[in-house]
Amino acid sequence: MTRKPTHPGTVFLEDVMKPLNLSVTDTARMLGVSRKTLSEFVNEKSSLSPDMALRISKATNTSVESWMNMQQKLTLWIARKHEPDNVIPFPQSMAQES
Amino acid sequence: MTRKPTHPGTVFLEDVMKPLNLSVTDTARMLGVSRKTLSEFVNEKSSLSPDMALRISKATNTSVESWMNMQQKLTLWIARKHEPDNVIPFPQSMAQES
DNA sequence: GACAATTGACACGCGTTACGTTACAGGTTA
DNA sequence: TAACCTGTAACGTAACGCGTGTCAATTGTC
Repeated sequence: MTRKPTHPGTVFLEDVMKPLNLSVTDTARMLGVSRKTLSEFVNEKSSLSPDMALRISKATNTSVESWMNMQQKLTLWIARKHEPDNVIPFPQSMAQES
Repeated sequence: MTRKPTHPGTVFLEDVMKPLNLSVTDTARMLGVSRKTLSEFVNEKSSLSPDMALRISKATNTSVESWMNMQQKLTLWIARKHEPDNVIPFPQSMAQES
């Protein structure tokens, strides 16, 4: 993967809040979080916490996993920037777990 | 989901370290982390960090995602225990995003 | 039985992060 | 002008991952 995955906060802002004409203030109230917390989230200043994912899921009736996956992809993309280079491969490989 | 998902550290211990007869000490060295960090991980005292996932992925030649997903399922399972109850549903639903 | 390696756990410290409250300045709109 | 929305800085709190150092208990091997 070469392109940076979209931040879940941006998706939430563009695909949920804007279409529904919801303000940050009102949305924060409905989600049960502070205005600051939501503002930082939709402005990509913080990542999607499991708690926030649960709230968004409840409010929008969408799957928590879909939101969590967005964050995971982004988290992984960022983590790969500092890939550990001091890892010694194990003698043999192993089976893949789900 | 009702049953608690298996901790990725346990999977790593059972399915990777034990079959290869690797000690915590040696494995920690090969992964490039401290013995404490690995010990806590395989004993379910800490969760799988993105960095650790990358290391395990490199060492075992498995996908990072598979390890991250294990943690995500567990994280979500735990988070659901304290489900937010003060969430007000939005007026309408929305489309599902990948 | 004795010695060396391994292990789980704990204390301490460090850096990061999500979150709440409060407050302020700038923008928009009625 | 007044009312509202917005981003953000400041401050404090609670977690969490990680490293180093240390210690007692366990395991394994001669």
